[in-house]
Amino acid sequence: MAAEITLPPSARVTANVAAGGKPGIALFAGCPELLGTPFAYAREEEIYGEGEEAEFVYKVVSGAVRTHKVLSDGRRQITGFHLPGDLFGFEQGEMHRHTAEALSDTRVLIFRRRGIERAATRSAEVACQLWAMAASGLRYAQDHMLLLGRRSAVERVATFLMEVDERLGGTGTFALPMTRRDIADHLGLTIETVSRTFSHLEEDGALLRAAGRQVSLRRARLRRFVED
Amino acid sequence: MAAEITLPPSARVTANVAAGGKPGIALFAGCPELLGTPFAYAREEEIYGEGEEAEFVYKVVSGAVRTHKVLSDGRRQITGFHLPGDLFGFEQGEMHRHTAEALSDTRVLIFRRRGIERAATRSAEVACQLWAMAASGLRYAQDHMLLLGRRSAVERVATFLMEVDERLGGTGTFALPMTRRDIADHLGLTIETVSRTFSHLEEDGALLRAAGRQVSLRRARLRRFVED
DNA sequence: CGCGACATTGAGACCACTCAACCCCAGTGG
DNA sequence: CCACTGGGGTTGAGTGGTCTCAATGTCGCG
Repeated sequence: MAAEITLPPSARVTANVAAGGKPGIALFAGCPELLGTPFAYAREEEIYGEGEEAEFVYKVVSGAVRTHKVLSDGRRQITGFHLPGDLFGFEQGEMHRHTAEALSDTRVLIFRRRGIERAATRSAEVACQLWAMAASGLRYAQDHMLLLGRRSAVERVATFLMEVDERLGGTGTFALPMTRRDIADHLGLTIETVSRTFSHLEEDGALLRAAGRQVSLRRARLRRFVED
Repeated sequence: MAAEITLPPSARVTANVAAGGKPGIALFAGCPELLGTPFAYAREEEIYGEGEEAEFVYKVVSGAVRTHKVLSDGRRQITGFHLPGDLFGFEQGEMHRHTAEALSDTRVLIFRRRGIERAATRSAEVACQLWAMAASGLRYAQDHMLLLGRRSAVERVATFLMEVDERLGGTGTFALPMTRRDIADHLGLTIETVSRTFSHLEEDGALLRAAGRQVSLRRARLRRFVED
């Protein structure tokens, strides 16, 4: 579709979903009435912006997404990274409260928020699923508040690495899907501090760095930097 | 009841609620099956602790409550202050993920979590209310992440004062219900920095301090410290 | 009056930030 | 083939905002 290239992303989505392009994947297991439309975004492409109408909800199929808030002078806080299987973009209220962008080429499933909300008012089971999702987001945000408010740079980076490892399969070896700037803006640090902290952790034998954001964690050593 | 003085708080609650002491106030308007039992806590009394079984949910009637997380070395992050009308202590899962304490003598209504959850599985309306509550908590937590990760000390304190003012009625004049330590542990600062920042804001004519944590905000001036 | 909890203020230290240089690599064009 | 460019990452030197430590002030209460 040539139109997809010239239209802004949200218009492309609207057109595509309205055309009924290949829907068929359910939002929740055992909930066949909520079907998603496959869609794709390029690296660094905006998926939706803060303040826009929250028409759709997204589920990551492959790739990765970040959601963030910005202050008027450009300071940025990344509120979350979304990996395959994760849902994002769900708001209560008509507007998105943050911006979402693809970290790399990313495939998603798109759902109409209206449809989900309508289903929730009719089905207690759907509503409970939504509640569970919001609650788990809340848990994450509160843990992150402790990290941002009270942990040192090493603790933040070490905690972050262990979290990403776990979400990526827990093998201890993986490629970070985001840049240093993204990490810094998630952890409330600067790129330079993140970079220095990586070096420090490597000197201490807590990790190994290889080409292209590849890292291998020595988890036993890393854990020593994470008070809890 | 003499027993209330010697038993630990949670045991007192269990005994009292089991005895059916004066239930009768509903959790949500138009939801008569979820009734709450009135209960009271003294200043600085623990309401529940991190890791305890989440048996009850609480609604503040008067007074104020803080919920927090702690690291093993004592660093503390207050995740929220709960004022009259606010609900707190609601978890998904069997355990409380933070500790709750009364800031001052506080009256609450207590609800059984099981009862609410059972109602949610049966009523989409109840489940949607729970979803809405979790979503609003999430919104707050994400705004606070931006504050903790990216704002300066003055911005944090100014933002906090405007928020408390609003929640306390928006008159611009009120008594802070919490100590400097509580404020510091909510804003990711130290008591000294909070105190100095109050002084700085007063010098700049953004507020007036009076006896006993009383403050009057000059909101127009305060706002200048809050980038957004 | 004296005590303890809370709050303020000062002096100096330190962690993370700012500014700047440099490296590496991939892409592009001559 | 090489030169050039730009984005991402690392490293160094110096600054500064917040923290630490310590002294002092204030207020409520026994």
